[in-house]
Amino acid sequence: MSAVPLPARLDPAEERRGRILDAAERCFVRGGFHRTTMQDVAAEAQMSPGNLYRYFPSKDAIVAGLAERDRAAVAEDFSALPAGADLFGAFEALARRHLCDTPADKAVLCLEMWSEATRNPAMAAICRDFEREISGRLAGIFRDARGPAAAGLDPEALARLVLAMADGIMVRRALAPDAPPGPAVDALLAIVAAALAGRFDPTGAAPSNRDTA
Amino acid sequence: MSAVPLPARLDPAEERRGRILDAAERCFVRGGFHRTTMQDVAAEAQMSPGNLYRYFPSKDAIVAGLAERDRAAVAEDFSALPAGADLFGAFEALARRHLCDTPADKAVLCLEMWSEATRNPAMAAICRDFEREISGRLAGIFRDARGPAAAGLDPEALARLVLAMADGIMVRRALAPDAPPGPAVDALLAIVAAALAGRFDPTGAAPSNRDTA
Amino acid sequence: MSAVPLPARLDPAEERRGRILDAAERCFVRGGFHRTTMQDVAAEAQMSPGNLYRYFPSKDAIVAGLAERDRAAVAEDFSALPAGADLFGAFEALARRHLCDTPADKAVLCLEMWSEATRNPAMAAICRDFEREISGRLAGIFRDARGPAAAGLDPEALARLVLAMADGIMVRRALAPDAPPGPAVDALLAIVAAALAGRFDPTGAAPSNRDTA
Amino acid sequence: MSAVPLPARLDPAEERRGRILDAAERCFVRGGFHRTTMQDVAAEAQMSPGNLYRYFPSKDAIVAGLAERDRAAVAEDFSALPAGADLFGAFEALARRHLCDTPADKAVLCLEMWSEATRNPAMAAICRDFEREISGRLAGIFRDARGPAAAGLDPEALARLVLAMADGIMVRRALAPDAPPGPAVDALLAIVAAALAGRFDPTGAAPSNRDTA
DNA sequence: GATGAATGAGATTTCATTCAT
DNA sequence: TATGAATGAAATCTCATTCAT
Repeated sequence: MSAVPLPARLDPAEERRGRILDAAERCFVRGGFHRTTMQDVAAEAQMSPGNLYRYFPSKDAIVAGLAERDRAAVAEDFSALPAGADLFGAFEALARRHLCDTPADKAVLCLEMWSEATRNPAMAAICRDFEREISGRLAGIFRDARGPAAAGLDPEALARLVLAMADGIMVRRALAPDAPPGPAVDALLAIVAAALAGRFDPTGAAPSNRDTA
Repeated sequence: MSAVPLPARLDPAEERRGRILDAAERCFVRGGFHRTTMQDVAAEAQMSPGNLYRYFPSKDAIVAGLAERDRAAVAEDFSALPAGADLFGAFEALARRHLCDTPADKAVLCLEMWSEATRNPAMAAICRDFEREISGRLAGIFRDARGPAAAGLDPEALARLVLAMADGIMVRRALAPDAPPGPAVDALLAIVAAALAGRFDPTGAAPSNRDTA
Repeated sequence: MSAVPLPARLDPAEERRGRILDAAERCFVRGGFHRTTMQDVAAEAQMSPGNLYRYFPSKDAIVAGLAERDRAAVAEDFSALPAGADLFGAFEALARRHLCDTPADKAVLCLEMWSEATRNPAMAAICRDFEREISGRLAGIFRDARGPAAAGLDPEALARLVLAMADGIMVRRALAPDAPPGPAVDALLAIVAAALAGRFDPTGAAPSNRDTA
Repeated sequence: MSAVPLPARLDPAEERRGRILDAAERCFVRGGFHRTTMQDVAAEAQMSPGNLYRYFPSKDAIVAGLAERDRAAVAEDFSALPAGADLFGAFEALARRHLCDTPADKAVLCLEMWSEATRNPAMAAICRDFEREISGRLAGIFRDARGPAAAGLDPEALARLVLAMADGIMVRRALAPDAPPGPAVDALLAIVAAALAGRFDPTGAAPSNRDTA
C-alpha cells in the first residue's frame, strides 16, 4: 500500500512549495516584501515566474505561507518539550534558540511580516493565531514550573509579558544587528526565573512592587 | 505695536510641510508606506500631486520627514523633565503617555518605519539616533533615581532593557489594537521600580537571579 | 517729441525680451531645448517663471524668438557689406566670422534649432526665410564678384552649395568641438575663389569636371 | 534534412528588437525623439508598453540602438566596395545612394541624432565612431583612386571635407525636403573628381587656389 | 509690472499576473 | 508540468502654464 513511508519524503508539490518559500524568504529578507518582485522569487527558486502561480495563487499568499510555515515550526518546537523535569531549562533553551541563535535575518523577516499584518487581514490572522498558541504553551509551562512561593503568579499574564519582551528583542535585533541579544535575553530569563521562584512578580499589582522608596 | 505677532505663527512653507506630513501620516497608518500613493497623500493634504514635490523631493523624503518630526517631538518630551524631585514619577508619566495614551495608529506607523529602516539607510540612521538619544536620557534618569540599595545597578543596561520592552509593547499594540497595553506597561514600571529600589536587578548577572529553585 | 532719441536705448520691454533670449540661449546650449525647463530659463534670466509669459506666450515662442534674433543679426551682418571693391574679401570675412570665430556653442544651438524646425512649422518657416535671405545675398555677392572668365557661373547654385557646406561645417563644429573648423572653411573659400575666377566650377555639369582620368 | 533552415531566420528576440527599432524610427521621424512617447513606440510596434522594456532598458537605449544599427548598415555598405577597378564609380554610387536615394526621413532622423549627441555621451560616442570609420574608408578610397597628377593630395583632408559636405547636404534635405539633393551631390562629386585628377585641390593651401584674380 | 505657489496632464518605468506553447 | 513572453494598470515624478497677491 504505502508507497513511500518515509516521513522525510514529501510529495513533489510540497517540495516545490518549500523551495518557493525558501527563495521568497531570502528575497524578502534581502529587499523587503514590497520591493521583491515575483521575478526575483522565481529566479531565486530557479523556476519560471509563471510556475510560481501553480503553487501559490498570489504574492500575498507567499508571505502568508511563509508566516504559516514559521508558525508551524515554532509550534512544533514548543510541543517537543521534554515531558519531564527541567521545565525552566527547557524554556531557557527555547528562548535562546529563538531569540539568540536564530540569524538576524529572521528578525528582519519578522518585522516585515508584522508590518504586513497591520493591513493584510490574512497575515493578521496568522500572527494572532501564532501569538495565541505560543502564549498558551508558555502559560502551561509557567503554570507547571512555578515554585511553591509563586502560587499567586498569573501564568497567562507572565506569558503575555514574555511575548512582548521577545517581540521587543526581535525589533532590536532587526534594527541593530550588531548589538548582541544576549543581555536582553538574560534579563528576560532572570525576570521569569524570579517570577517562578516567587521572588519578584512583575505582573502582580502589589503596591510593594510599584514603590520606589 | 508688537513686532512679533505670535510665536505659534509658522512661515507658510513650514505650515505646508506640516500639513503634508499630517496627511502622509494618516495615509501610511491606513494603508502602509508602500501601498500609499503620492496621489493619496496629495488628496489627503488637499493639494495637487505636483505640489508635494515643492516641499519634499521624493516619497522617501516624506517618511524620513515624518520620522524626524516624531523623533523631535519625543525627544523634546523627554527633555522637559521636571528638574526637581519625583524622577520615577516623571518616568512613569512618560511611559504611560507614549505607550498607553498615544493612539494605536502611532504604533502601526512605528512598525512601518522600523520595517523601512531595515533597508533604507536614511531611515535606519534616524531610528539609531532616536534610540541613542532616548537611551541616554533614560540612563540619566535611572542613574539619578536609583536608591541607595541599587548602587550596583547599571543604568545603561536598564535603559536598553526598557527600550526593548517598550518596542515590544509597541509591536503588541500594532498587532492587537484591542488588547489594552496597561498591564504590560505596569509590568515594565514594576521592573524598573524594583531595579531602582535595589530589590531585583534583571540586568545583573547575579546567579541568584537566574536560579529557579 | 522724441523722448529718448538714442538708438541704443531700447524700450524696457525690448530689453526684457533680450534678457530672456540671452538666458534661454545659454540654457538651450547647456541642455538642449527639451531638457531645459521654463524654471531654468527664469532662473538664468533672474526673474520669476510667471514673468516670462509676459514677454513670450510659450516656450516654443522663445526658440522662435531666438532664431529670429539670430536671423536678423546675420542679415544685418550681410547687409553691412562694404559697397566698394573687395567683395571676395568681404565674403571671406563673413565666412570666417560666422564659421570660425563664433563660439562652438552657437553651432550646438543651431543643431538644436534645426532639429526643432523639422517639426515645428514656425521654426521651419524662420529657417526657410533665413536660408532664402542669405542665399540671395550670397548670390548677389557672387554675381558681382565673378571674374570675366567665370561668365558661365550660376551664382544661385554656388550660393546653395556654399550654404550646404556652411551647414556641414556647423554640424562638425557641434559634434567635434575640438576639431578646428579652419581647414574646412579654407576649402570652402578655395572652392568659391576658384569658381569666381573661372578656374573650376563645381556647379557646372561640364563633363570635364566629372572625369577621373 | 537540412539542419540550418535559412540564414535569414533571426532568433525571435532579434526580430523583436528589429521591429521595435523600425517602429521607433517611424515615430522619431514623425515627431522627434523627445515628443515621441514610449506608448507611441509601443503602439507602432504593436506591443504593450511594458514589453518594450524586455528588449531595451530605456528610451535612450532605443535611440542608441537605432543609431548603432544605422552605423552598422552604412559601414557594411562601405566595406562592400568592389575590389577591382572603378573606385571613383564606387564612391559615386555610395554617395548617391546615401545622399540622394535614401528617403528624406533618414535625414530628419540624422539631425535628431546629432542634436542628441551634443548632450548624450553614448550617442556622441556612436557618432564619433561612425565618423572615424567612414572617414578612414573614404581616405582609403581616395588614396587608391588619385591619379598621377594628384600625388600631393591629402586623402584624409579630402575625406574630412567630403564628410562635412555630406553632413551639410543632410541638413538641407531635412530642412527643405522638397529641394532635390542632386545638384549638391553633383558638386560634391565634381570637387572630388577634380581633386583626384589633380586638377583642383580644395584642401591644398596653395596660394593660387585662394587668389581671386 | 512681477512674483512664485499651485495645478494637473502626462511621461517613463515597473511588475503582478496570464496564457499560448 | 513548466516556460517565459506579453500584458496593461498604476506609480512616481516633471513641467508648461496660470493666477491670486
